[in-house]
Amino acid sequence: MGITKTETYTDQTLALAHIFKALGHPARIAILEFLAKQTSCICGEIVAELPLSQASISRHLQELKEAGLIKGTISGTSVCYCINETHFTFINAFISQLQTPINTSCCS
Amino acid sequence: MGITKTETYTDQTLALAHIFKALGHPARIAILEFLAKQTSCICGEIVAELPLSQASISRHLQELKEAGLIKGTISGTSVCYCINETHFTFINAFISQLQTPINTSCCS
DNA sequence: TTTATTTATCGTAATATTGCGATATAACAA
DNA sequence: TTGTTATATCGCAATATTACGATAAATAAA
Repeated sequence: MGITKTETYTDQTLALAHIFKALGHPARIAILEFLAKQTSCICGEIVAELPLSQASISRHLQELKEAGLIKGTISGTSVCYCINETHFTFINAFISQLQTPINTSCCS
Repeated sequence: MGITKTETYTDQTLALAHIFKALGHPARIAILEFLAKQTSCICGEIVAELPLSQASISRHLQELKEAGLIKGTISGTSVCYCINETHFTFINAFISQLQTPINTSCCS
């Protein structure tokens, strides 16, 4: 007891949740998997690959972009989307923190 | 072109999205951060720490548990929740895959 | 037994997400 | 200019999530 109720979440907590939320949809995971394969980065190719309409893919791309997970470069009439690695060290640090239990007295 | 539209998402894609979705809420990140600190693993302490009702925390705990991110052990009238590291190697493998671009011809 | 404590579940209202057709925008081609 | 291609956005319907009070269930204490 005696634990003070946190007024609200910390900026780091909110930032992590925001990134993970963007990763929390199969279409968006599939887009990142496709981009990681480096076969193509063109928006239209992603639309051709995934079982969703062009409008829906565009929305998912905007969400990934807004979360900072991809970046888009206009190339003529096309747009090239590529993975933005900026946030991954942040995610890795969080996961490492969860993976290093100090105390193993419970849930043996 | 010529890329065949994937009938549906792969099991791995769905599994990753499921895990990330469970991580995509600040309350659930805060729960994991609290558990990582190892100060306590008791459900009631988590309720005292976070700015949500007991019912809401319980729902978030069930969601984390269902995604395999935590495990609960009944201890008298209390329940001890601890981080389950099982899935983290899976997540790390995915992130590593995204962090190793083969081709850097676009989005310079 | 009764009572208190702890956690889970139900029911419901408010909000957010998702998907898609239609349309807008922007760049290139003719 | 007009037409074509590629992508983004709007508007809406369907669905999912979130939060919370009330209540149930389960254990411990008296």
